[in-house]
Amino acid sequence: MSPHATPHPAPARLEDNTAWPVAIGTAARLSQVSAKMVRHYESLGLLQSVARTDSGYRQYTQADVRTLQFIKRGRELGFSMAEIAELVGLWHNRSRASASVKRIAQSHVGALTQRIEAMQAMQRTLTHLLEHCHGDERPDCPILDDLAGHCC
Amino acid sequence: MSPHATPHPAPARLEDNTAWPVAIGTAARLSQVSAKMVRHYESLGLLQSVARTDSGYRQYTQADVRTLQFIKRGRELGFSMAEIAELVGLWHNRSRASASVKRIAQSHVGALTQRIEAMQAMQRTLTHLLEHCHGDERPDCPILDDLAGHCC
DNA sequence: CTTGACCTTGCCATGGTGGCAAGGTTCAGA
DNA sequence: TCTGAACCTTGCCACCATGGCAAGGTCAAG
Repeated sequence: MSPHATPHPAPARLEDNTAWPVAIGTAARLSQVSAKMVRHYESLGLLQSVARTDSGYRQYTQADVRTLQFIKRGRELGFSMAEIAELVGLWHNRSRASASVKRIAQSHVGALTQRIEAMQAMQRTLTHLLEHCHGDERPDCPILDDLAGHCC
Repeated sequence: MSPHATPHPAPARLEDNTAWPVAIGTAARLSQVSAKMVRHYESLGLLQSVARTDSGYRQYTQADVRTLQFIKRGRELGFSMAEIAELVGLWHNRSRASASVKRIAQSHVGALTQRIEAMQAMQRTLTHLLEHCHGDERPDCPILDDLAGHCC
């Protein structure tokens, strides 16, 4: 749009010369989580007691940003928000048992396996149908035939 | 719950002695699509011009039920509603080109492949971490370490 | 006529994310 | 000191496919 290249000094590498605490935009950049989601995670109770300035701006500590990075990594590994909430709780609990973490992760791996297998089954069926579809301008098509007549 | 075994005569095998047209509950049973979803698909335009009785009850023809079965099969193969809308259109279009159908299916297979690969990557990482987590009452845990420290 | 199974519409919820709007704050530069 | 840009706030709507609930109308069998 306008000819200003970088409105902000840089993507702000972590805990460099950052002046803590920071506002939500900086926390978002540091954690690679959108400001919207940062607020959302707070509303879910994943960040306790976010401080505010007199004018109501949220203030994030280095610990808050690390929690956001933890959440982001959890999302990247496919954990649900409920699972991440549990994991954050365990992470902050010094007397946790690693067995609790392992149980959550194992259950997630099981769920992933099920979803992967379901999608692979779809893929096998579709691939098979695709092999038999000539894919030209003629109207006859085994894919439509399957969709139309599979069960009756 | 209550001691009545089958409130309805039976799962009503298809186009047996069915008296057409049928009400939504029967159409739902015949197509294995919930009545709620039958109405929803109509609102999306997938069933054109569903007839009504004087009292406002929807009336489904055999063709409608076949369309519902088509939709259900499409969902089972993982197509989105938008894709199914396209496929239904092609199905009802006698001058279609099978190439159009093939293109949709190929694109869907590609999307499935991507999602499967993403989930397999998660699974690989988690499986690797799980192998190194002793999973007992001690608090140290490589899974939490990964979540906490992966990026900094 | 009553009862129960059925139908209608409409609203709310899920989960995780994005977008927009209307308004307040902060800071730098003119 | 004023102004404008960039930032922050809250709140609402949207997605997608589905389920649930509520309040009310309809129909058929007893």
